[in-house]
Amino acid sequence: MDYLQGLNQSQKDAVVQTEGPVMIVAGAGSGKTRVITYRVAHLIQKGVDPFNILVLTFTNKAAKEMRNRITTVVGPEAKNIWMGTFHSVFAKILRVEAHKIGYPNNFTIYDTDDSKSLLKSILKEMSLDDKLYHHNYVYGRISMAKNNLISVTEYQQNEQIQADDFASGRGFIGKIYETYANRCFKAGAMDFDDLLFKTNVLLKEHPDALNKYQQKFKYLMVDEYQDTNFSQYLIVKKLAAVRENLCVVGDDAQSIYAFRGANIQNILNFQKDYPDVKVYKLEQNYRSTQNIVNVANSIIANNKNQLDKNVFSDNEEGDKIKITRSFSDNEEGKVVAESITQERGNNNLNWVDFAILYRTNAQSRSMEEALRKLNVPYKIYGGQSFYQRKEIKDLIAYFRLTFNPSDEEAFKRVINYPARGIGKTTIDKMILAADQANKTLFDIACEANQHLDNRAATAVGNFSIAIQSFAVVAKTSSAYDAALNIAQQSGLLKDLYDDKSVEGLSRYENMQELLNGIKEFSEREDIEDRGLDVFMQDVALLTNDDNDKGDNKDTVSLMTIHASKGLEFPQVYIVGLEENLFPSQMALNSRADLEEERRLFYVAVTRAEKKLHLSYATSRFRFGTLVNCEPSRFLDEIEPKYLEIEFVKKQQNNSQSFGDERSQWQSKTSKTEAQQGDFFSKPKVATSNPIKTTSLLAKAHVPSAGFAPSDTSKLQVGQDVEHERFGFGKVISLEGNKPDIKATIFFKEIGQKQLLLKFAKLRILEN
DNA sequence: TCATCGGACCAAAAG
DNA sequence: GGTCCGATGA
Repeated sequence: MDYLQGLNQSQKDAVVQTEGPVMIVAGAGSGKTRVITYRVAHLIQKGVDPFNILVLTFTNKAAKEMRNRITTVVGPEAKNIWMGTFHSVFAKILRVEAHKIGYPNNFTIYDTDDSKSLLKSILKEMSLDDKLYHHNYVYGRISMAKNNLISVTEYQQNEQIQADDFASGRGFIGKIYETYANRCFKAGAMDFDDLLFKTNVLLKEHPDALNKYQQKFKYLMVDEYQDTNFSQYLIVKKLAAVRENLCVVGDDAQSIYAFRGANIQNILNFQKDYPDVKVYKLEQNYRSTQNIVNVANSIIANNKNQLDKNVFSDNEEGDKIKITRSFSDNEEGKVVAESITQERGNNNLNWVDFAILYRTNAQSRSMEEALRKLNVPYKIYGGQSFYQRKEIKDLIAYFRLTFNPSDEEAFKRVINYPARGIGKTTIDKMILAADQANKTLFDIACEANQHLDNRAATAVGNFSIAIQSFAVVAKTSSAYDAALNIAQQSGLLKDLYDDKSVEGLSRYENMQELLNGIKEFSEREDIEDRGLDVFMQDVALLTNDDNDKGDNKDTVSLMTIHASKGLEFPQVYIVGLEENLFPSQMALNSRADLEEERRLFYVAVTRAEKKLHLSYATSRFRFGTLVNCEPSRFLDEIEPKYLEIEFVKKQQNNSQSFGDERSQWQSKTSKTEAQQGDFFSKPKVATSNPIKTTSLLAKAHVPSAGFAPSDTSKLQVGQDVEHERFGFGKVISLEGNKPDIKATIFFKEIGQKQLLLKFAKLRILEN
């Protein structure tokens, strides 16, 4: 029991309280992972069979890390613990039980792309307006329904839902949901939400199955409980119903997945669900300096709906927080890269001690470019996974079709790739025929000459024969041989090989890498089933770090804040702290959304151990055009005493902002009325207006409040004007004839410019 | 049927 | 700056 030594009292209490419902409210950096690790270890040392322990996490990364840490405490027994993401654990269970709810056990898992592509075809078939019924919107609607366990029938019969859909002019969503669900079922496919939804169906309709898993999982632990949605909540509740040996760990302040259906009430209400729950609060932060913890607290204090807790740090006070301003996203990248280089040298750190966190994946590019220029090694986490690359998905689609010929999305993906003369018309015909005969596309392909004319029928027939032959070969070959056979016979490998472009080469290498991975898999001796079908069936659930060879390179980490949850770094740079980016533009409509953004900021801040750097730019490229940016309101919320230099959310005095190419500290000036506006007031139009200019200097001007272009037909030489972007200036000369009058204006900030009056938006200043 | 090109629309987060 | 979709010509 010596592992209990290093724990504080509440950590220790939480570890040894193994029976009954337990809630651990774990503040950021309070040793949560240690507690879970030791709690599992403790269970095992008490004699609980690892097979009877279920630990659910949200990310593959967290599961992997937890298992490693438990292994170091309890040894190889750890691999028998049921531990993984909700999705992977219940996919595993459904692989055993799916037949009970009418699915084949080798069902396909549709990833988001598959789901959206299916929705697109359905919308097209139903001839619905794809603007009004945008696939993303429809997908979100269906996903939300499933996460709240609303079946197709319930969806169609629920008056509130129907009223909402009709009110938004989208009365057909119930019908789309129905068609979508039928098509998935027919294809033997489950989407991500189905993995949880169908698990609920299984546990509800099959008491034998429920009983089996209740007996099996004698002890349950759920990490990041604040991120569970209703569907996950109910699975957990049911599985734990007999013994109630349920331990949930979470931090309401770090709930950042409401957008995915997470319901923060699940953790807030846990005490109501289990009145005899034992609650442990972990409030001491061991990770960060006092300054960082205090900043985090001052941020989260702006939120209303919270569990009461007091996170504190006994560590050193630490450096104050730096806020850096740059002129553009590229400049921001440069400043951050240079700062990292400098900090590393000054403090004798490694690259791996630094992380750059951002709100959106798109921000990684400017950071990457800057780091590359300075030869700083870096690694991007998240983003597009290896398994989401087109060439990889193509080959896997062939695998999918080989083992599950009903898989509609896989079929459509590869029926004419590589090109074999099967066009859109033919495919549309087949979809129609399949629909009428209630058959799968593959069925139709097998009887092609009944539905298609000669040329198309031959091509389609050959395709179906090829797929069937893949299945025959796969039955008697190793995973690798089967995969290689498919890659070669489908023509995929040759198609990529023939493409000699740089991208083509890399695609070919990726495919080789996948084949190598399959080779390794087929030679593993620790698993019994090493067929290709096993290899590919849960690939949709894998993310980048599953493909990681675990090389512990010394690199700077780049990732979204969401991906950073649970991680820590000595020095953290949070970049892009601008209105409409962070908080995101989409989060400005409701208090709930804004509070989630704030929690996200809280998560970001609490990743830092020693030093925290915040950064924003006054302009950045978005959608290929330059946009002016205002500093984030979150910066305003930090108590000034924790900052190196007080931050004042006031546009800089223009004349002093151009002197230095480098970023500089904000000078202290008083707020104007316009900037002190209502908390929820819309951002000024000018900040979100794309500016189509490449002039780096032109972007700093913020138009006066209420800027409106004047009628310039009577413009005179010598008049003072204001331009939306170029700022204030004086008309030097006018030339040309109406309507092509050209004005030469001398702008204070950027010098002389020629403008065509019919285009220029000028405000004439009254003298 | 296929390849190319240009325009529209777009990028919030992840299993 | 990137992707997807439809139009166009071969």
